[in-house]
Amino acid sequence: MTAPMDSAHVFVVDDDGAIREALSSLFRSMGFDVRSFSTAMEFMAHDLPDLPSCLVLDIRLPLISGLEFQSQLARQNIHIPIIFMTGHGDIPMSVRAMKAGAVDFLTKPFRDQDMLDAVASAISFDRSRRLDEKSLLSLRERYSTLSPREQEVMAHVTSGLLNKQIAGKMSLSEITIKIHRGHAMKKMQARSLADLVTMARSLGLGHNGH
Amino acid sequence: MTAPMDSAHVFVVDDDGAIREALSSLFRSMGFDVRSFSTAMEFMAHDLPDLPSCLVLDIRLPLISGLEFQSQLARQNIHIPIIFMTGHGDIPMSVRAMKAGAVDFLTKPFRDQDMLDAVASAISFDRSRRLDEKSLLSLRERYSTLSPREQEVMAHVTSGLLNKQIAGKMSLSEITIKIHRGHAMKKMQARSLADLVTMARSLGLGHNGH
DNA sequence: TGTCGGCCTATACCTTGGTATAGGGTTCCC
DNA sequence: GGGAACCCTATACCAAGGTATAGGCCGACA
Repeated sequence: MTAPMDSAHVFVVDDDGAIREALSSLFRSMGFDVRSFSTAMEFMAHDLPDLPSCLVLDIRLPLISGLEFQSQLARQNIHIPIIFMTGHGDIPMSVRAMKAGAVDFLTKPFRDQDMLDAVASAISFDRSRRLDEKSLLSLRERYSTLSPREQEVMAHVTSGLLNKQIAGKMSLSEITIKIHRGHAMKKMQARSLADLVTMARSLGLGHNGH
Repeated sequence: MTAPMDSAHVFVVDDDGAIREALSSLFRSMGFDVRSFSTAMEFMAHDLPDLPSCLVLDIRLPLISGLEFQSQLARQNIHIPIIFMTGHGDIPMSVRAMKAGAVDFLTKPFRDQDMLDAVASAISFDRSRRLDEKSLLSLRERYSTLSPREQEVMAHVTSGLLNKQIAGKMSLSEITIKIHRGHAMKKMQARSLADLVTMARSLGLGHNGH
């Protein structure tokens, strides 16, 4: 529909130079920044930008299969969304790829528009994943500045205990809890208890179930 | 690995009687409750039990394709997990099915173990989806008993505003807010503000972003 | 008509939360 | 030894939350 509003990268890995050329010019014409490689190794040697991006990958690669490469990236916690292409793939291959989180799996020859749709969807997915990850990271950053006691108090506070109950549980005086609690609020930059509770949930603290 | 601990249903839809027979006995031998049908219509005429279940579906069915049936179920908000089987499928078919949320897509002939693995995973997925849905439903149930004012106050409270700020926003007195707030807590069965905040987030109320 | 529920307000009283100020202690490190 | 960070406590004071009691207004419904 609309052109990408900010810079986004598309990485192409295919051992066929003609395909690399064709895809590069297709993507560039849509305003994407493109880098292409003939092997997975070359791609890995390249630094990934801190921008929405995706990987367009031939399933049959030199030395390593696309599927193996996909799980290798997963093991290294590299979350770039992947679009597979294949000339001679089969159904189990495509199913395995999709189960492992691939965005799409296109058979050659494919229509340019199908590829562009897949890339647009992958980029948009990556954009929101990056936003989520960034905010979670900053949350963890702040949380890590809490002293052990402050973390402990924060967990109890956000699970709904009163200061005096926390004091009982930790065998401390209530005033001490108030101090830790205040510090936790400041360090987490929470402007209300509701805020702190939401942060705790995002961090995976506390309980579940109503 | 382990047998299903509580009763779970597997629905088989295939126009080939021999396959229905074979799958039925396979699933029954694993302790599942099985119902089989030769058409999608027959399956739809059957009441779905309030139990973990899944649907094993041939992609080629009389009158309607498995893929169409899948999207028909989605449109009707029927969320039973689907495992597709096919004798003559192709990759685009499998990709479309997986994108639409299918659990697996097996090509005939398949190994019994592959089918059993898929069913086990589908049942386990459905079990946890049902738990989530049940608790969300009970939450919505309670929320719907709140008067409009109470809902409004709950939204403001769980977004972190003070009673006096809410009073200002709603042009009411602070004591009125306290009353509504207390009612909201009681009706939602929240035992703490932290609880109420968590409920509000599950209900999709309030803001986002730290 | 009466009654019920939702809605709004007020007074009064108590609990809880939050912070400033001022101590005390420890350990670790320069 | 001095400083820094963490930890614990206390007094005092004020702000905010919570509830009981009591009352008035309105619209729906039997």
